Amino acid sequence: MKYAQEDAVEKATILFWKKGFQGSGMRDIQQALDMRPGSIYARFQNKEGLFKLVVEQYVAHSKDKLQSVADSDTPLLSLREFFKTALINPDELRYMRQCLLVKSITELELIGDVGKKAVLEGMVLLNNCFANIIEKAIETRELQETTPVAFAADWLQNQFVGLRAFAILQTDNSAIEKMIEKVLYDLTKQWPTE
Amino acid sequence: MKYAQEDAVEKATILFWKKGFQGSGMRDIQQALDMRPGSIYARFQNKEGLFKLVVEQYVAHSKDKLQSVADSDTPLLSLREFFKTALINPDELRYMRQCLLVKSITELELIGDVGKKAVLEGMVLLNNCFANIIEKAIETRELQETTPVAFAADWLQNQFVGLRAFAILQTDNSAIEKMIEKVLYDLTKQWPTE
DNA sequence: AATTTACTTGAACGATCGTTCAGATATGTG
DNA sequence: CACATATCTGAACGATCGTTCAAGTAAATT
Repeated sequence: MKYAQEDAVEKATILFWKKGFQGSGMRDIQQALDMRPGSIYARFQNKEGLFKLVVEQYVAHSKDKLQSVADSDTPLLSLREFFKTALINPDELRYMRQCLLVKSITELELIGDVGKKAVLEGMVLLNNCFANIIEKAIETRELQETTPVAFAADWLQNQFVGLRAFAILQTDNSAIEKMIEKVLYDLTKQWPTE
Repeated sequence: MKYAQEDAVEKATILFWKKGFQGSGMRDIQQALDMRPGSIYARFQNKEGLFKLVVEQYVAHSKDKLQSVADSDTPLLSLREFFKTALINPDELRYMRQCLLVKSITELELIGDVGKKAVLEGMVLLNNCFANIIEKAIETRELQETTPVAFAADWLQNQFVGLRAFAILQTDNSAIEKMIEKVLYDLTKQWPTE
């Protein structure tokens, strides 16, 4: 039963990821989850309640992945691999290149307060994960000690957002790889002084 | 009459920019343009036809602005100002921080082929504008001669996308300014070798 | 002034939207 | 086996969606 719930949320994630909140109709959801409307509403309250769970699971999952990057012996090398697997994937999984959170931000005004809150809190949480990675990379001397942690975390999250928008339009994987290299390059070099 | 058309498209732009293609209902559009459904359909064919004109006008407008950056004596300084005015604006114009094209990309699958084409062609066209700016900045010696033009254009467009997603969440303008400085810094410095 | 042409109007269409709820079915308990 | 409880079902609701079109109004032409 608890498994069925997580499984349902996972299926809903694919749908919302592909079509967005507004673009995913209840009938799409019913089909994707193989559940009838009554069951969905009994379990998830409403469409937004389901969306909230989707976002939370997505964030938790992303957090785990970023955490294991931070826990690596060479966080910066792991970060490169993380970028690659997130941004380069077969065509039928292309929708995953877009970040679900960023996609949701573009339709934030159309989502209710509950979903909105989940999205924004998710962004903050993942920002912390990026900060952890940078701190860890300073410890391992992969990054300079002078790297401004909080700012670099914002910057890194930013780069990820830009990269994902870039990757979704790209057919050429090597262009994406080059872009990843530039990000890591700029991360390791000197930062502008205030 | 021709003026009225451009004026109508401009009003539609604000709506689509705020609410997206899917999120803007025909009744919202009717209200924004102060036109009845029949007139709208007579003039623009359908919702997607209007959207296409909106995108084309948006791209043309953006192109002009980027062109005048390239035509400046100091393109890189102008670019900084361009970023600032695009990303920092009063709260009631916050919706403008998001790029209309990028916002449209996130709902590309829900827009018809006509609108889709306009969006993708717009991205390519603006990419060329970024390339022009970089070429011009090399001429003025603001950028190193070794700067890889096409790649830097992709990268710059990317940065712009990331910055806009960042700016829309940000309340602190100085954080945005710092991020702009980092972009310009990374642009002028050495690029990673292949 | 009469007639043609160009444009606007707004009620109405069928489709789809998110949501509800009375009844059917399955599961747990004594 | 009888009964209580939890879960699921699917027809149906009112609202809203994009769109159409016969009728009305304004402008241009003769």
